[in-house]
Amino acid sequence: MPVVDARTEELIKETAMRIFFVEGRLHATTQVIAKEAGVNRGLIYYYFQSRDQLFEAVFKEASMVTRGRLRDLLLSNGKSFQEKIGEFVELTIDHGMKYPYLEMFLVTEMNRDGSTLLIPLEDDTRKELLRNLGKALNDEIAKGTVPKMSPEQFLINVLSLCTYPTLYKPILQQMANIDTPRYLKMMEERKTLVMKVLFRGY
Amino acid sequence: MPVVDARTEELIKETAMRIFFVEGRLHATTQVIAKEAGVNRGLIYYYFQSRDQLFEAVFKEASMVTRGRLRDLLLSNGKSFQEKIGEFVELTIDHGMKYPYLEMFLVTEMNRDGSTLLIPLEDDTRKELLRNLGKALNDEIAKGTVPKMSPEQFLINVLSLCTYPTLYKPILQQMANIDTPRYLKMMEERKTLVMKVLFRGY
Amino acid sequence: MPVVDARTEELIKETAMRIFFVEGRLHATTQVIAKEAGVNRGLIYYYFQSRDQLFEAVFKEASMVTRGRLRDLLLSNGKSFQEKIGEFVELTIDHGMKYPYLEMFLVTEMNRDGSTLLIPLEDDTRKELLRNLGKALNDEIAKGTVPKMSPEQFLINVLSLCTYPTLYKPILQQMANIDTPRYLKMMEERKTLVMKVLFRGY
Amino acid sequence: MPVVDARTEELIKETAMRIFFVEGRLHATTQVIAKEAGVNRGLIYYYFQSRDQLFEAVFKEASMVTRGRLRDLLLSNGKSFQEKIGEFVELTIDHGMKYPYLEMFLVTEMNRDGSTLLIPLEDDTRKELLRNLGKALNDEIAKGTVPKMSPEQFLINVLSLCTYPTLYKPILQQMANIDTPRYLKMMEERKTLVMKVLFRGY
DNA sequence: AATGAATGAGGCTTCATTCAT
DNA sequence: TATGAATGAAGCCTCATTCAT
Repeated sequence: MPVVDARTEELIKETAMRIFFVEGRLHATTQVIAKEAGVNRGLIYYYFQSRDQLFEAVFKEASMVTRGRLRDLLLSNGKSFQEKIGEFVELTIDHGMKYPYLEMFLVTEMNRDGSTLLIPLEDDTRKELLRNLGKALNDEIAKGTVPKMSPEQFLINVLSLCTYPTLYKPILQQMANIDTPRYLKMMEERKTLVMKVLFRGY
Repeated sequence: MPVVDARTEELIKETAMRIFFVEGRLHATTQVIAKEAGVNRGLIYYYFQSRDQLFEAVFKEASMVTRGRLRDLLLSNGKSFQEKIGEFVELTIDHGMKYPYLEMFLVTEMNRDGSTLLIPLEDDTRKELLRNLGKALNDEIAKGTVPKMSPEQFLINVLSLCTYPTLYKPILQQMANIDTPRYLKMMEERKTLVMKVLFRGY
Repeated sequence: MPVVDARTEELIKETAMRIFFVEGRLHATTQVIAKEAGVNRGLIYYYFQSRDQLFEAVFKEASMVTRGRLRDLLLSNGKSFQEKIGEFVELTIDHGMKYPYLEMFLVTEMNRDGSTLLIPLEDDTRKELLRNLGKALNDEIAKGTVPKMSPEQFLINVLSLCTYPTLYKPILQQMANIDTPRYLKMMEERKTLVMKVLFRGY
Repeated sequence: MPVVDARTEELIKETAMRIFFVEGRLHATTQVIAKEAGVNRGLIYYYFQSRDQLFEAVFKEASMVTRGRLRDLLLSNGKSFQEKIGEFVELTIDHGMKYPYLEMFLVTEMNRDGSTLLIPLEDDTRKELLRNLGKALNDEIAKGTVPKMSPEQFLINVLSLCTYPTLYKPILQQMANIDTPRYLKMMEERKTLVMKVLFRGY
């Protein structure tokens, strides 16, 4: 008997979100997704047309926050550079803890030919971001708080220090024999720590 | 033409290595691997029993260097801490450029239930490593070259600063509009840069 | 906009008629039929119980004219044999132009085991028709206007000369590079031409 | 246990040929085809990549004879027009009896958008054929053996008189209560009869 | 060693149909 | 009447794997 429920679409999306990006089962079958959502498999196609489109919908929803973040933050006014980066670090670590596998999918997907999921930044936006970043960065370099480096290298440092730990959570846990509560505590500590590594005298 | 040659096994392994860990096609079928190696598909099973075992063989071979590195380096004598880390950074960046997708697989694999590929370090070894690291790190902290942090956090910093860029090569290239030669140059620069970020006054 | 209208049933039937027998999309899904009719898919089942029964209803409606034609014409009085056949030819060609794919479905359907759509003529009717036809035909043969042949063969000739062109319209258009207006003109010409082929001296 | 047999591909093709074009089950599933051929379903994909390609292979093989026939015959020398048409009629009726459903598929297929199965005649070939036909036909018209008509109409007459009966075999059998042996006899008779209908005084 | 053929499990998707509202 | 949601039975296809030669 059909369970008529207007929230089914949302339920499927949330279940898929968890399976894909929280638990990292990127290759979960529609069968499995339907079962864990407690719905008929056909409904996935009813609402999303194909597995790929479900994946895309979920991915886009999970990415949206991240997409706007860099831009909003870096272009915002009234905050110092270090404040901006501090917020960015915090947001990125939190987001990474929420969806640990989103980054991994991003990496895999970027290497697929003809990927349509990742719409690149427009050239103008990208250039403006790097220009702004470069200016602020040079000030820091002049002050001696950051060693001399290009904006690109700085960006890599920020992202790697924030993203890597979520990606490698299981490995870290095993290597350092850390349980989940302690892992979460470490991640909280990292928010400040990363800033200290990035900016001398922070 | 049949490849009547004792090196067929090696040929398969090398081809798989390239496909899996250099080109990142972690889900390449046996069909494809056999074709690109120019051998019959059955031979994969003749030599490796299953796709999984081929994967494992290739993975182990590619990992072996890395596996021993941490241990060898950190336990070695006659080098200062910064020298040791410096070498480690160099090795890690080079290895990551050679097999960009090895790390990605590691991440994916670590999250599979019942993974048998990654044999954890023995408890004693792990503890000794962290103890040694901790001691040297505390000296640096005392000297003011490194902000106060646990050995685990320091390790995460080292690995993330070295590994992330190989994982995100395509994204970086697109975001910063970098071509391959420039990317390679940036990676070379990173070897020193990472040290400067890790150690103030490097 | 919902179509709140007692003519919904008729609308579905007309749309299906067009889709099935005018455009030849004999395998159109209920989805498509509903969409093109602008109604909800469930209504098809409300009015027709199943896709098959919709098809049957439409088929029967389209066939009805044809069904009675042979009988009415051949049993009618006050017309000569050639006049009767002439009218039959005209009706058949016109009907074929109206529903080009009705004939094709007939062919397909006849070969399905357990087809219930095509109710065979009663034996008595069939025999009487053939007897009447045979008598008139023999008169023509005696007059030398028709070569010696059985009534069955004559019937096949009539039907094939009238029906085939509608069935093969696209092929004819491509083979002979004929556009639709010219095709229609040719079909008009055929009405006389077929008679000339059937009856020498017509 | 695998039944290694070099003729499996041929077996599949022959079975499909029978199912599709002799028995008219144009929508038979790969399941059914495999079962009737006594092979594993996967083999269909091993040899033919997809159901469509199997269909195409079978269709092309069955069509090849027909494709060349019109051309070869009509362009051949040393035969009178009536002889040529006589042979063509004979070949067409025989071919139609062999693959009764080939014609039906052709009809269906011609109406599919983007059909790639039916490669149209080249324009030059088509024009030459019609020109040759027109010339010979005009001679016959002048002699009074054929009523005045265009080459296209003549072609339609030939094809319809030969093809229709195979298409309508089941209907004819039911309508006229004819069993198979008698049907075959009628088809044999038709070879001459069609010529008599086409050419007065044949 | 090497190969082409064969197998079977499972994945994605479509679609007629049913149901609650 | 009308609708959107839900169901389940197929159908197509891929792929790791096995086997006879």
